[in-house]
Amino acid sequence: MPNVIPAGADLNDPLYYLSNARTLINWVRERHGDLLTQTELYRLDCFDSLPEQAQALLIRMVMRRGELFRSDQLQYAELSAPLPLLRLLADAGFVLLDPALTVEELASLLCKSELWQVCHRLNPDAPPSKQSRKHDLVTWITQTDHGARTLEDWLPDAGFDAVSLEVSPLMQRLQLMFFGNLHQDWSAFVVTELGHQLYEPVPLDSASRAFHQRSDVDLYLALHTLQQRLEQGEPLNDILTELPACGSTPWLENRRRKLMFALGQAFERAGQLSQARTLYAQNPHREARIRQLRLMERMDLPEATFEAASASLEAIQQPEARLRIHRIRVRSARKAGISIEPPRQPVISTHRLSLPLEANESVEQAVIAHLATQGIQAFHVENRLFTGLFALLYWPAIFAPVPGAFFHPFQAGPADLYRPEFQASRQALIDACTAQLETGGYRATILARLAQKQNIRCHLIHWPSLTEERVNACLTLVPAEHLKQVFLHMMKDLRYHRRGLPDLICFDWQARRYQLIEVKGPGDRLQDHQRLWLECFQAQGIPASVYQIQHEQTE
DNA sequence: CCGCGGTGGG
DNA sequence: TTCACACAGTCCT
DNA sequence: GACTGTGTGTCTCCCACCGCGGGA
Ligand SMILES: [Mn+2]
Ligand SMILES: [Mn+2]
Repeated sequence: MPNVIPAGADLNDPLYYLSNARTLINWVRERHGDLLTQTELYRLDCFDSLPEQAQALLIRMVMRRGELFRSDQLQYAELSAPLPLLRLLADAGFVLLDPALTVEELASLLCKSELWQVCHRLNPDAPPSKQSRKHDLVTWITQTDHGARTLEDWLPDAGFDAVSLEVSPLMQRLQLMFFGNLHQDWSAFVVTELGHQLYEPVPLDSASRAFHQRSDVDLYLALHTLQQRLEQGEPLNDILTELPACGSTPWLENRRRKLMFALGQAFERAGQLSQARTLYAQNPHREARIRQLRLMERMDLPEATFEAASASLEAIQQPEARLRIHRIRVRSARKAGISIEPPRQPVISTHRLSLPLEANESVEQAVIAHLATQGIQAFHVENRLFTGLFALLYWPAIFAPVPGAFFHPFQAGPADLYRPEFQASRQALIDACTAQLETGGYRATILARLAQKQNIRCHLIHWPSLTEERVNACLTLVPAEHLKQVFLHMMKDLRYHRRGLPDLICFDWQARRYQLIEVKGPGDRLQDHQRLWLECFQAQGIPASVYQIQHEQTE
């Protein structure tokens, strides 16, 4: 399997960013060429045939925030004057010179004093105060004259030109096809080249790619725009009518369901409960099932809610969701006068403790200080220690070149890390790592990887929390059998079981024992996933308990 | 005048 | 800028 | 007791710079 990881451009090259952009574009053309239209391929060819300096300026704009720029802020030491380059780009249709601007767009381009000049031109006799806030100037202009005009119209003597980028959709599509997401961007190249981010090298063959059908890319992009429109507060019914149909792969369909769920919640907040219910009803996503039951509980007869909750319990395996549905079932049964078997709820071992709580110090720190007086070493680690140890032990499985899991050089984990098939796709590797907990090899493995893999990005590792001291302490005082039980439980559902681990891990070096403590201050209570972990610990004989802290009565 | 949040850049 | 956690306010029994 | 919404840190690099807005 040829390793075709592209080298980031040499940063001594003044056009290093253009070189990186070409790497990305060519990568997508080679692997995803069949997912691009003839028009898109033609535009990329046009880009190639532009003079190098014009290409570079375009990439500078693509990498910057927004789609509107002023020519005086496009001056780069490594490039010639922007205007002639911009004209080349405009001739090729990549940018638009002097575009029509809304008032908001105008304001994003101008600084406050320039914006005041615009006001002054509109009404020289009664301009607003120069002390007005920028946003007030915007509203002032809107009230006086709202209409999109070009910068030439708004402020002819501005002293610079406005330019808009006309290739964002294509560039966003390329970015998505390369990274498989839209939160990583071009800066990944330079940040990696600088050594600020490290990534595990995973062999990629030329068939590795994030998408396999153009319609999948389209769906991802459509969902993303709808998501943004939802966040911006657009009318919910507009978004509802544009919801795309079912996705072709489970992970895309899951993204669609998450958006449907978010839209349903927005309807709920807006008081449009029937719209919300319709959305939830079509949505098999766990969260949606629960919200639907909650709405039924509020709106329907308790008998109906009881039946629906009972049916959901048959279908849903995820323990946290089951816990919430179970409570709904119990409540509606009581309301409907249905008698059901009382739930078995294990009692969680709880200790009450009075401590002097300082205002500027967390309650967890107070407990750590208290334990220190008893010669016990405690760390506030929450999820970060066990998930980190898990990742160190199972590293070869996590970063195994499973087909489809890795498709670009900047991944902090496989694409399917939180998907149900993760375990099955790597079973042999996982078993080999687990076996080390039985043969005893795990200690050396984990310590070696802690050193070897230091600072390599991994979704399950928070490096600052994973100090050698803590790892050593864990490997010394936590029995292998306990680690195994914890890891097997995490493996069942990495997405949900990486949350809810107790606040503190405590090491008693005299007694050579350890324990886990979930700290609860006054007015804080166990969350469902925290309770589930504590139940798991108790069932496995792992020492874990809740410390309920009260303010110490002074005198 | 200065703190800040946002942005650009390697 | 998401995500996990804590915390505060509300309703209900 | 349970549900809900909100606040907080944040550890997706890290430094320099700029404009805004407010109060030293
Ligand atoms: Mn905590
Ligand atoms: Mn806690």
